[in-house]
Amino acid sequence: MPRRIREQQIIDVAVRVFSKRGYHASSVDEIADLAGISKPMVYLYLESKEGLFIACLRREADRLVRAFQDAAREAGPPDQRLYAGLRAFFAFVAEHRDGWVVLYRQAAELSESIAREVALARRAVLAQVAGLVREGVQGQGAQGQGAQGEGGDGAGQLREEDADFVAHSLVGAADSLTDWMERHPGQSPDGVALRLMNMVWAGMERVLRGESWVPHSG
Amino acid sequence: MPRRIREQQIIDVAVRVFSKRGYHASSVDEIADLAGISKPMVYLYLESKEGLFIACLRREADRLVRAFQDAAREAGPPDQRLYAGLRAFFAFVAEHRDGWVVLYRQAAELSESIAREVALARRAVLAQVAGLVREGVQGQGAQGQGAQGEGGDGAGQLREEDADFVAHSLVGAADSLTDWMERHPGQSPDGVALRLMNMVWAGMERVLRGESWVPHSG
Amino acid sequence: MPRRIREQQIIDVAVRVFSKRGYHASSVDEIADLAGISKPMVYLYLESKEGLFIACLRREADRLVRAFQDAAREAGPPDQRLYAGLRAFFAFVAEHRDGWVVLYRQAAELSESIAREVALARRAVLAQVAGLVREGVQGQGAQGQGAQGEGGDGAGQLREEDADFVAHSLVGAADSLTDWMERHPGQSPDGVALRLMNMVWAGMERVLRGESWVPHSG
Amino acid sequence: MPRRIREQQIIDVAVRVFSKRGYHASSVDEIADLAGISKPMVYLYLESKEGLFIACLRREADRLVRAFQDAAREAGPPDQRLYAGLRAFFAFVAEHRDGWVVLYRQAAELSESIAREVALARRAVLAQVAGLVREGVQGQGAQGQGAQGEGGDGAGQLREEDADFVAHSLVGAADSLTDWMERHPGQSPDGVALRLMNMVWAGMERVLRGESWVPHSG
DNA sequence: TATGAATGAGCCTTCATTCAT
DNA sequence: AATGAATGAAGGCTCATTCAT
Repeated sequence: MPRRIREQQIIDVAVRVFSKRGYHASSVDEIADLAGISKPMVYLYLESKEGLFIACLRREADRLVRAFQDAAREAGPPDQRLYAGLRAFFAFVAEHRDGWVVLYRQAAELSESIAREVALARRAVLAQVAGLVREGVQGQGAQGQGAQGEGGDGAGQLREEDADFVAHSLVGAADSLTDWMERHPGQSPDGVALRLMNMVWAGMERVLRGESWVPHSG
Repeated sequence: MPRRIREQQIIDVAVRVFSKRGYHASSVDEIADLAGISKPMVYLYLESKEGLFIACLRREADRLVRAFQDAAREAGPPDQRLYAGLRAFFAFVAEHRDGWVVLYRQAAELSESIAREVALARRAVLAQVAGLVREGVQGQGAQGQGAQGEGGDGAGQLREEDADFVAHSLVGAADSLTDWMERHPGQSPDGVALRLMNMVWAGMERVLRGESWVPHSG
Repeated sequence: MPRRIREQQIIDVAVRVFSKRGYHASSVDEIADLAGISKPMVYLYLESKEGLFIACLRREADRLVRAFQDAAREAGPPDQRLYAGLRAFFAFVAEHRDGWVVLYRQAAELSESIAREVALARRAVLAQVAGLVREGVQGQGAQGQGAQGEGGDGAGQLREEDADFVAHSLVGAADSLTDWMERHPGQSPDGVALRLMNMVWAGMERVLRGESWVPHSG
Repeated sequence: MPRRIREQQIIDVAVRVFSKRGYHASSVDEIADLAGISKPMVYLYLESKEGLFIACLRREADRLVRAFQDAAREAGPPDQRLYAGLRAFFAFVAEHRDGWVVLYRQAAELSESIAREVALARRAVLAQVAGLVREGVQGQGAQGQGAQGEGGDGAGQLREEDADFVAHSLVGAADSLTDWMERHPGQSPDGVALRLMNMVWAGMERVLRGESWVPHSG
């Protein structure tokens, strides 16, 4: 059997196992067994357990980023594109739950060297979201203040920071909504995306228009 | 040294270690060493590694819930109270980063029996947030439908579901913003809470007024 | 080295160690060392310390039962066959002292699950002896009552009980005579068997003839 | 509470626990708990786990020997006295099962130093039985050959050896019949003694009369 | 007389990894 | 391309034993 195919088979299994058990609780033995090959093959192709995990990480991040990019290629106004991105995101998570878990629910238990890779993969995903957000914000009335409280100085650097803030919020919310979806099986990924869009977008519009909410005098 | 004090010392250390390494990668040996005692003491007081982790879990969840409740006791209109809750939340995470990580970044690697405890602890936290949200929504113009797309039928059951949706979003976003905060050390917890409030609250207001965002040509 | 051979090597050593130290005082470490392999091999082949012990148990019980059956295949009158069986028994114990100890000197210290296996193995041995005894008794004048004192009612059920009684006595005596043999190295297994036969058989003959011994003024 | 009483209380509990779990599987913790005292007390009074076990051993051997001696004090012909001894023995085992187990079912798992003590205690018991047997044999027609096969030389030394042989057989049989009794709860200790007497005594009589059983010409 | 607190040592078990074939 | 055999290292847990009070 040719190398590339075997490699993908192994990664397929590994993503499933890592997602189900977590990195440390997963054993190379089990992965090899489920892949129907012997352990030395795993080491021949993927070098080590860490190498195997990183391969999983990269493949799943790539898939997610590509899904995003495909969705973002759609023409249309910025809000529609952000919505399309969110829809793609939730669809991906719904269909590739294991991949998502590998990417976003393994924070605490990883060695420094892997943690770096995770950070990289996540940044790739976050960059996509932030890109859409920035685009949307620029597409709208661009006279908004962006940030409040401390930290508000240069406008350019501000925009960057804001987009990152929103991207973090959205991805974090999306991750958490993953659990919500599991408890509400009737909800489609599109429905969840729509709900989230409603909750967030309008607020952003208002903020950009300068009508920000302030404490103590709502 | 009296038992209760030792117990707290052990839990203090354990939260730190579990947070840094994750459950499986943490060793009781290391925890005992850092606590300055021998391993058997850990087992004498906390029963097992699982027992130790659960003790950490419970204490940190209790602390967070209490912080929330204290903040929510503040008088004021609902939006101010939600803001106060978020502020308390970010303050807690900023001060007890380890506790938060123990509570919310250990999904995949835990045994069934611990996973149950984690779910319980998280639900306690989510319930606090959902409570504030529900209150806020009721305080506002209460004639809105709340949910869009599929799933919108009975209003009472709907409100429940919506509050849960928002609570999940907020907690997920907050968790993720934790990372954002680490990369922007200048930002105070209050500033983050304010930003999040702005992003979300206005949107909710509009939705409740019935002006929901719809895709393309809804 | 092929698996089956290693397995037998391990069991060989384990029987020796378990016999010398007893189950709990034996360490898998020592067994692995003496077998000239590493500990993980023991676990790979025998699953656990319990599994290892049970394997020892089964092999030694099989050997003993087979020795018995081979001896009993000899033609001849029942008393000669019982004698042959006893001879085989003492020969086995003399040659496989360790095996016998593993089978019959581990009562108190075993976990419930192992105790079950021990009971099974012992019952297999006892059944052999009881079979020979029953046969011998039937071969003789079969009109005797068998049992005295309370408990003597149905003849069929009685015979069963009696054979069991004698089998227990013989196996117990034989076990104990094992120690006697160690203190009298000049004695051959055949000699011990002959002595035991003399002590017991004649008595059984008389009892079956109805001339039972009675206390004081029976 | 005075020392002697406490000591006996501890030994009471220890005999029970050692009998149930075996030496190694018993923990000083459990014994102290069941005795209602703290662990250091056990060490203060009994020195060590080994010391505790040896104390158990000695007390139970003493009790058994005393029971035997009391029974043997009865007047009467030698066979009656042997019967009385056996009765006493089975009565003891039936009433002090734990003590018996501690004495006779702990062979394999003990350290050399304890094994010596066990051998001593057992020899005391065996000596009692052998004494009764020797006495009985001398009381009867004293012209018998005693031993067959190899090993038959000087008569005095022979008698000694024979009595020891019979004593071993009887104690071994008795130990094993302990199990038989557990499976036949209707049987009284006296009944078991009677059965055993019948099986053995008549044979001994015949042997002493010179009518020994020989192989191949029954 | 009595104990709460504490530990060094050891055992069962598992796992990532490699070598010879 | 593929694997059966093998292991060093480490982790969870328990236990007999002691000290300070």
